[in-house]
Amino acid sequence: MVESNQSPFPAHALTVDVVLLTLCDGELCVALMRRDKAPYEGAWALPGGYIHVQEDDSAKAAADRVLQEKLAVVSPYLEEFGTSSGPTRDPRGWSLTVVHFALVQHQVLSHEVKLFPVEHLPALAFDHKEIIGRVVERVCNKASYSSLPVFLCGPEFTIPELHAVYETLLDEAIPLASFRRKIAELGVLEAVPGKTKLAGSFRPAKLYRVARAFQRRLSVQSGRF
Amino acid sequence: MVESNQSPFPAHALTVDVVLLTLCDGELCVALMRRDKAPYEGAWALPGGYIHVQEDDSAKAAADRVLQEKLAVVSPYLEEFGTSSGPTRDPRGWSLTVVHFALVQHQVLSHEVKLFPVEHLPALAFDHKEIIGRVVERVCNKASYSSLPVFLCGPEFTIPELHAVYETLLDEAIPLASFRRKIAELGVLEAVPGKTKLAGSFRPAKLYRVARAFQRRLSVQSGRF
DNA sequence: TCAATAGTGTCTATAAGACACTATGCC
DNA sequence: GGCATAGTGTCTTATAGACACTATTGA
Repeated sequence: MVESNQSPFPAHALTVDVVLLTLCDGELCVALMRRDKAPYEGAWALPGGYIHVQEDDSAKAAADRVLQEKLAVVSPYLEEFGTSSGPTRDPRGWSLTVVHFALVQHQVLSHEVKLFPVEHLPALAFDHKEIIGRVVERVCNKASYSSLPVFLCGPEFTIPELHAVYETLLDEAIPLASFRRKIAELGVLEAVPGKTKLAGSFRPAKLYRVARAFQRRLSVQSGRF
Repeated sequence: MVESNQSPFPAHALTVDVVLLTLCDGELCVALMRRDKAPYEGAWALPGGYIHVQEDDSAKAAADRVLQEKLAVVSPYLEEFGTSSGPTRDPRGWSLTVVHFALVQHQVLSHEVKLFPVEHLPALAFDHKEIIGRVVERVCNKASYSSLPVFLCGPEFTIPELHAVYETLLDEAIPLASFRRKIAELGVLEAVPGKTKLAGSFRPAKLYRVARAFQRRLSVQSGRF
């Protein structure tokens, strides 16, 4: 941050975008909205907007505000992904967007929002298709060494449910017995005493939740368990 | 990126900062420069500067320009770390900086630059101390599952040298025999035919380099091997 | 009792750590 | 040949996959 001889407030746009991911019917989906203004009026786009320097205490706070205002979602997990910037990604001129991603349980969203499987995206505004691709790659990758996927489940979930989430993200079969062992030895999850979930005419599965000691670490840290 | 009713060019600063890391005498060090202007005139700070929308094709390009102009370094590895933003980190008002990190072999730098061990930093301008702490944590963490540390060595290096780099970053003893096995089975490194490095009056070590097939993947991808 | 999935225990295969052993340079 | 470090081979231990077995529910 050593200054140059540059004007301190050059002509550029500074925005945030949010890639909200959730699982519907075993598919990873992203929340998109139709743009109501030019450029790309009517096209599908990531929810986002300008950073409001009067009210946003950080880029992440701006992303949180966008989540609440546009998607009516309070996400248990919101992480900065990185930026996308340059002179051509927005036809109006040089722009930089700070991309965030949120992981939520499948839920009813604002009626202006639609979920699309990440494998079948419509035409998108700006460079949003590329951004989504990069975010999905990162999230799937993180699944292989972190407990991030628990945020795609609700606050309580069964081991077979969580197992299915991991298999979807990693796109490979994971031995269920090994998965249970791993979960048990990591100690991040704890059984909810006495609670089970019945899914058919067969033995119900125990419900689990993130152990108290790990709750803060998981949502604050971006690290591994 | 759906617009709000906000002015498109509000009063904020948009900068890049570069955390250049290298190893000197077995210690991880960061390159710092003295600020020549207010605020924090005379204080140590990360090399950085405003993004020049006329010439910088992206935030990363701006970081690369800063590396070349201020540090006279062409780094083999430059990665975006993330952003730091808010109304208070710069006394002049709301600012956002896109932080990058570069990993280089120990080398002679511009005489305005000084290397400080990351464990013994001087007082720093802005929130640079916190930024360095977060970057160092990420880089050390990445060492545990990626080949990133090879960039702290030169283009050719011995296995014992690389081993020492990993031990420094991870701050723990790594069995050398296991380390060799791992290197061998990953296949990322190849011996430079016939070349060895003599370090004393004892058997010289073979020199290795990143195998051609991995060179692009390592410098482009931020992933694991 | 059967169907269907939840959950456990055990055997096997693979990979990592421990460590002894050999190799090779200079003196 | 001795010293110091480079590099290899082998034994042991920890961990993951395979898979059989038991558990529990509704019908």
